[in-house]
Amino acid sequence: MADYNFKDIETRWKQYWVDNKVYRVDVDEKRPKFYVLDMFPYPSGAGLHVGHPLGYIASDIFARYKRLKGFNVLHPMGYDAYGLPAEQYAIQTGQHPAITTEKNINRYREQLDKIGFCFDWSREVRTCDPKYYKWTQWAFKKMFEHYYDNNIQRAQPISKLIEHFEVKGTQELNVACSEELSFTSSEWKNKSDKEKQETLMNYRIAYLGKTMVNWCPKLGTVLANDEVVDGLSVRGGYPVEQKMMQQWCLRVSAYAQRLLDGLETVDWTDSLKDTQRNWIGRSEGTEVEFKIKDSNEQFTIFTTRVDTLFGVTFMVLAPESEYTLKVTTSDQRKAVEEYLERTKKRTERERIADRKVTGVFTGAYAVNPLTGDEIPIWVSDYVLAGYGTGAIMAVPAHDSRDYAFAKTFGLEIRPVIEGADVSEQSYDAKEGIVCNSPMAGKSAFGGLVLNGLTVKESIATAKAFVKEHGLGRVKVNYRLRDAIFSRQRYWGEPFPVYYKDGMPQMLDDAKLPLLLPEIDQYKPTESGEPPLGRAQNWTTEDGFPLELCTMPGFAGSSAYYLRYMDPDNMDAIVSKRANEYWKNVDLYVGGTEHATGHLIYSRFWNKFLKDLGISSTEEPFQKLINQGMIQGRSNFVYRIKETNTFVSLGLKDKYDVTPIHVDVNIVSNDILNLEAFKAWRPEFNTAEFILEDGKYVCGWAVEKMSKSMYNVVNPDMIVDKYGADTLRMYEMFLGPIELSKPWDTNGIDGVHRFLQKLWRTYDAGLTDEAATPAELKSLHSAIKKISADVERFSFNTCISQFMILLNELSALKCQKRAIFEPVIVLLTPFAPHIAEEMWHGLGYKTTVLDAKWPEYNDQYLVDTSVKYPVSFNGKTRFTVELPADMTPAEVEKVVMSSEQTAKYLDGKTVKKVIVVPKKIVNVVLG
RNA sequence: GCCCGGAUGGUGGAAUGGUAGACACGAGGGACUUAAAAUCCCUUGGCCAUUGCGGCCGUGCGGGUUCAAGUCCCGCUUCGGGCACCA
Repeated sequence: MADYNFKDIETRWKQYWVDNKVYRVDVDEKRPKFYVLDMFPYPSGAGLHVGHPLGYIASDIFARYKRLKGFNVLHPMGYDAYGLPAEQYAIQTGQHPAITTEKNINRYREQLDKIGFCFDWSREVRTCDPKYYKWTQWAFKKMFEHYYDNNIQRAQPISKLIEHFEVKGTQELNVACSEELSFTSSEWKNKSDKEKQETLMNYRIAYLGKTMVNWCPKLGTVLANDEVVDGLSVRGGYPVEQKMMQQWCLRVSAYAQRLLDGLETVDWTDSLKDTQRNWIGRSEGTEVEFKIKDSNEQFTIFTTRVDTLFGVTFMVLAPESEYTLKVTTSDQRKAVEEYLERTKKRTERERIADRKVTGVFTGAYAVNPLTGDEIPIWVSDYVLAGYGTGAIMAVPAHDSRDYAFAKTFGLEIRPVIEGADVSEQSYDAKEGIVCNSPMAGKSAFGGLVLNGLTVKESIATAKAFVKEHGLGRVKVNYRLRDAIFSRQRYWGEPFPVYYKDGMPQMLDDAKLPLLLPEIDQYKPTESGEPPLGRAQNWTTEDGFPLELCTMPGFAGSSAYYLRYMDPDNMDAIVSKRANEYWKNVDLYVGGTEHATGHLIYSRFWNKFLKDLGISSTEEPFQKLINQGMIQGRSNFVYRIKETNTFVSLGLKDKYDVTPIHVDVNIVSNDILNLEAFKAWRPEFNTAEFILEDGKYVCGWAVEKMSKSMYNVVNPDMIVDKYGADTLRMYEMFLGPIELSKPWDTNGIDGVHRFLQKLWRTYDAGLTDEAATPAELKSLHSAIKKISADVERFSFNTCISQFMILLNELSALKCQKRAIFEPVIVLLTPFAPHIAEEMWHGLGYKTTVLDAKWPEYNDQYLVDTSVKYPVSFNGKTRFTVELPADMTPAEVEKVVMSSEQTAKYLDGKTVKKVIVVPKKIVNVVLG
């Protein structure tokens, strides 16, 4: 009899898996495919902590389960290897980021290998590998060479657009663009080459645009919206300001509707879909033209509340609006110009911090197209240039922002919904009955009357009216903005772009990949150019300068799931055969933090590749599971002030103490290891303790897992102490996969004991005796429960079920192979090493993954009797065991005549008796 | 401010509207042992009763629906996440 020697078992089978290429997969049309993917990690210098593998373990369990169910499972892993930390480190130390990245990757790999994942490492990708980023560059180039046709809702080659211009100019054009242009075919033909290039830039999916960007001076780079939080960079926490810059952009906005529609077809959580819907921000409304009084000018506003047209009491233009200076009267010019100057200086951050209502009257008046009323036009920075038309009609009675503005500047507030009290605040709800539309005694243009309608009806009526009378048009706006795609950094994909006469040109496909050049330092140049400005001969062979920016982090992660299908293909991002077989990811596991970044960009990227016929599915990630975060659980010791004496938790209130973080690795079940503590740091060498019951009890708190809190738990240490199988099962046992929870090693013993107990049972020798009905019932109810729970990703209850099963079997003193052999297969996804060991111990010569997932048989689960809980008015009082096939009437009869029932009747009248077969009996008393 | 998600013993958590607290940790008691570890057995939501039977309360709070509510509905409290001048 041997102990459960997990070290020996685990090393042996890990080697076997490698030697026999057990996790190697290939296209096999004869078998159904299943694609399980983890969000690949950025290999940071800190290595993995115990929280990182949570999602990987879950996906690994599912991948193995699917394989046992007969699927050909693709389960790859790789590295999101470009990124800021390596570059920051390079700036500080001069160490090439490729070297640190490689080092970190090796460390990650070592740690991942210890946990026993079934990754097919032959498919590994690294975003910084030229073999990989060739296809990132290639996709970008394709985006440059395409535009988006709104009529057919897909990308088209730019040559088609040129054809259209040649024949019709911009007539009948319905395509995604930066701004609406208007020219005839002859005007097009008369344009110079450069003018044509500039015009086309307005339509390309990857385009060079002058945009307001989040500029981070400290990082010397531009950041995407999701890389900025509270005006600070997510990486590093440096201030970010607004700056106008020429940048590469991706026309993600063209795909807004498809990104929205696609959410209906994927199996994601509602909250994640909501987050994406909010981010895309579809808003259906109306554009209305307003004429300017005493002028031929007019401008367009966007509103979702056309029903409130009668309540408009002023107009507001964004400071950046081209109309602002156009309409300003000479009297007001100075004030307006001063205001524009002031707002320009205010950074986004200041505007967030200081939300004062500001604005200036332009002196001009607009004419309400319905009432003919003259309404003052103001300028204010609460109107955004980048959304809608950069101009609004203000309805202070029914919009809180307009309300605040009207109150500040003493403008009229005119309610147009019955009963709305606007003395204290606006009434924003889209509910109620419309009034004052038009005002009593007045009439509106075209005889329009909205009075008496509900808001909903009124919106529809007004919309139709505006459209019919040519006052405007129905319009859908999206909050989603184009992605800024340039970074003024070194450690990223170079753009396959060179400049000729100042206009960008794409390199030939044959020149891809364009390799990242070596440079002497990783900082911007003295003249403020990006680091690539330092590269020698950074030009084409003909001497044209290459682009100095590199691509952002999300570039490489946007299509990696496609590349895993065919990672070594030098002729295509993925072959047709591989893509048509693997199609898309069936199960994607990762954190919620990517909800609006990666998960939007890669859906966009995939849709674009679908339009090109490269990707075969509209959505890349069919089902998505968000694993929760593992937080740290910190421990504290309490030092009595101005001493070196530490007092145990229960006694600390008697003293004046300072709590000090103590390394959780020298604490076990909140009991401090005193010797380890003394050795931990020199100043504690002479520490003295006030104990309770001979022990030092530490306090604890849930915090972020970080070095400074001394609460980082490394998976290697757990594997070393308990084995990978225990780590895997314990991480799952902690609770539902999607929940965030603190890492707490208290409890890991329970899981380890389970494996030990199982091992001892197996090791005592299994017999070939036939199983009893009781044993079969235990086994088959476990098969049923575990199969169902794996399917719904409820892994914690699977582990419980294993424990219940083993408890039952040991109570039955079961040592039978007929029972334990299927148990080993069930356990394989969770604890693959021990399962493999026992499987081979039973005489099998190939991996346990070649086994078949057991099916449960209902016939073993049939109960001959049922324990009925008997309740009175809903309160359970006792149970009674009755034959399962007893009819409800018979059950009622038995229960009502029972001695125990009599006790609870106590003279009361029985109103009703409810019998739910095989469930419960409830007696309703009067 | 708006939109999501949660709140169950000392702890992690379980529970298709049908015996709340499965499973595990921790704790207490016992067996084995010279002793310890390991292992095994019992108890373990609270309060009252404890001589036995038992009784009352209990899933953040207040209402409701129902024979029956942790679960469904309405209104709060609170914690977490997302968005935040998006017209």
